[in-house]
Parts: sequence; C-alpha cells; structure tokens
Amino acid sequence: MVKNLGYLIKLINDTIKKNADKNLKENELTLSQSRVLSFLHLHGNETTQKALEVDLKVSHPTVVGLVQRMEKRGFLTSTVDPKDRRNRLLTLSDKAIRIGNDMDSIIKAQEDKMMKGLDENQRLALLSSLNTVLNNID
Amino acid sequence: MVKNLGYLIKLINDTIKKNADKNLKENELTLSQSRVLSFLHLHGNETTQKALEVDLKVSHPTVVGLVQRMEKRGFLTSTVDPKDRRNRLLTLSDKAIRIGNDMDSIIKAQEDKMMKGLDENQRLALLSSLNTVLNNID
DNA sequence: AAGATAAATGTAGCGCGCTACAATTATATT
DNA sequence: AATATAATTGTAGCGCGCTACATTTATCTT
Repeated sequence: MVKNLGYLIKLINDTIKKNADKNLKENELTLSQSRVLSFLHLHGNETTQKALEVDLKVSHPTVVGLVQRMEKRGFLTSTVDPKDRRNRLLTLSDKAIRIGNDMDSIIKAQEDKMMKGLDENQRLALLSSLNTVLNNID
Repeated sequence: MVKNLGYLIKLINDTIKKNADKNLKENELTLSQSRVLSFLHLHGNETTQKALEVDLKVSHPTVVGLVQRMEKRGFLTSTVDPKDRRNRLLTLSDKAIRIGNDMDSIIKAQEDKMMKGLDENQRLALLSSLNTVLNNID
C-alpha cells in the first residue's frame, strides 16, 4: 500500500505508459501519439497545432515534437494554413484514420482494466477526487 | 471535469512535476532527485544503487542517470563496494543531508495542498482506490 | 502607413522514463 | 578448476515533458 499520493500517481502513470507503449508498438505508435490521433479523430481528422496544444495541455514545443515524429511515420500531414499563415493545419492520413477507428474501444478496455474491483460509486468518487486534486494544484 | 482516468492521472503527474521542479530549482534539484535524497535520508544516508532501483521502481539505466547527475552536482558520492565489487555504494553529501532535513515537511505540505477539500474518508478512499488501480495494471 | 504588440510556430538543450546490448564480478554447476 | 549462470552496473539511443530564446505572420495603435 503506497501512501504518498504524488508518488502513487507517478507509479501509476509510469506503468500505464509502459504497458500502453508496449501494446501500441505494433502500430509504431506511442501513448502520447495515440492521444493526438484520438483528438484528431474526434475533430473530423483535421485541426490546428494550437488546438492540439490546448487540448492536450502540453507546451507548444512538445506538440511540435509529437507532430514531427508522427508526420515522419506517415500518420498525418502538416501544412501552413493559407488563411492565417501562422497556423499549421494537421490532417490525419488514411492509415491513421483506420487505426483511429479501433482506438476508442482500446482506450475503453484499458479504463475498465484499471478500475476492476471498484464499484460504480467508487469509480465516480475516484474521478471526482482526482479532479479536485488537479484543481488544487494548477 | 476530466473523465478519462489514465489521462487525468497524466495531467496530475505532469502538473506535480512542473510545480515541484520549479520550487526545487533554488536547490538545483529535481523532483526525482528529491526522491533519491529522501530515500537515502531514510536509510542512514547510505545505500546501494540496486536498492535505490528497487525502491524507486525504475529501470537501472534511469538510476544510473539520476546518480550521475546528482554526483556531478555534489549531492552524493558513488563508490565501488569493496565487499562485492558489482555493487555501488551511494553516500549523501553534507549539503544533501542538510536539505534532506527539510524535505519531509515540504513533501507533507504538498500532500496537504493536493488533498485540500477532501475529508479524511475521501482521502483514505482515494489512496485505497489508486492502490487498487496500480495493482490492476502491474 | 509605420511601429508596437500579440499569436503561432520553431530550435536548442535539458531531465527522466524506457529498451536493447555490453561488460564486470560473484556464484553455481560440473 | 573450468565453465556456465546470475547479478549489478554501464552505454547508446529514443520519446516526451519542460524552459528559454528566436522567427514569422497578423493585428492593433498611433
């Protein structure tokens, strides 16, 4: 029983990442990249780099790195927005769209696995308390 | 309200790390390094690299990196164990010991800040549920 | 219209996770 | 005693967070 909340969250995060990266390896994807893919998939397969940054709540250099690696591997294309040349438009490739169709169910299965042994009330309480924690610190 | 548990945990973890690294910067420490320091402090200021690896639950190359950076900055010294030359003995420096004395209260204050607004039962339930989650995935 | 400000992106460089491969030392086996 | 196995540490290289600094384009101010 780990009693330090911050450390416990770190352990869970590291473990989720390790497991997910292992499972996603066959698609040459990482967990963070799968989140990019999911977001694009939910937004008509096209969005701006800035919107991605806001949604993922990461810094812009982090997004640049993600996008560049995903473009190199053929998951998306990145073009300058002709209407506002400061923006970059990201578009999912067909290959990525096909993967994206399965992604939602994979994520749902992962969530279920994590919460196994917790009843509905406990699951809601867990999510609620964690949202409180997040609000407390940022 | 973030409803995806895995993503929520990632957000909390990133935020904890960002805040902690900012606060620890004056001591030229990072959050992960402060955990090394705490562990050593709780173990008579001396341990082996392997024990650290087990306690922190990270891979051995990660520990090597942490130790090398901390040694470079004068927080500890690393020597070959004469009794078993495979082992490395890590010893906290005086400077690190002085910082370590304050570390426990800093960590406790952080925990309190995170759990603000949760009553005792909710705190226990949160820790308990998160331990369940951790057991479910590793 | 010119100059200042804001917004979006990019680059450099770091820390800390990881896996895969290698080297050294101790222990077990035969 | 020689060889095989196990344990510990090290190195190389990658992904993804971050901050700090720079660049480009759009917008606002005067």
